[in-house]
Amino acid sequence: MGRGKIEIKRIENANNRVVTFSKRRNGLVKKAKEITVLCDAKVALIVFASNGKMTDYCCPSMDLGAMLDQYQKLSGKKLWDAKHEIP
Amino acid sequence: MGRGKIEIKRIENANNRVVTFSKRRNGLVKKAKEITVLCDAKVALIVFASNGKMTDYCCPSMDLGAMLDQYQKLSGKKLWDAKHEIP
DNA sequence: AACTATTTATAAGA
DNA sequence: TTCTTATAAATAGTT
Repeated sequence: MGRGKIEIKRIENANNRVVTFSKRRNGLVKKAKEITVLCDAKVALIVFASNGKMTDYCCPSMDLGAMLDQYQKLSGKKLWDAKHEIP
Repeated sequence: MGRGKIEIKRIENANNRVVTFSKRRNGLVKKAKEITVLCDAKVALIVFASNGKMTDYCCPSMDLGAMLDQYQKLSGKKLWDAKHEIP
């Protein structure tokens, strides 16, 4: 990519890290949307920047809650329990 | 990409759709892993193929449950409620 | 599953 | 931060 190959390791310079995050987050969401349309896939994506700011994408055909129900069924992992009921 | 530009619309041929799904799902997961490492990002990704088969990725620094708790806080959307407590 | 011609993504620079 | 551009990476069509 760009001018010269890069290693996949933490970008130490904070400004470069933020700029790269912004570009790659946009690219990731774009790819998620594309595979959704091209392949009838269901995709959910949540991204938190190191500053805590969130970006998310969920395919139009299934809401995130339904995706997670399905995730639990297929993975056998439980994502929530009674503790979540008390805010 | 490849030999000629494509339109982003559903791939009608089922075989081509499956092949493209496989390639792009791999690419999407790779990009998710890269932004995690490069930018200290937290990423969760769930993908269902049209046949129902699931692929998922979650960054090592935060589990999916914690990501979803944070998602709810930041988005104000509630992903689950009491109905999930009764299997 | 491997191969390439192209397109696309993007790192660095302006 | 928005735009440009050289180059790496992804991938569509092919074998």
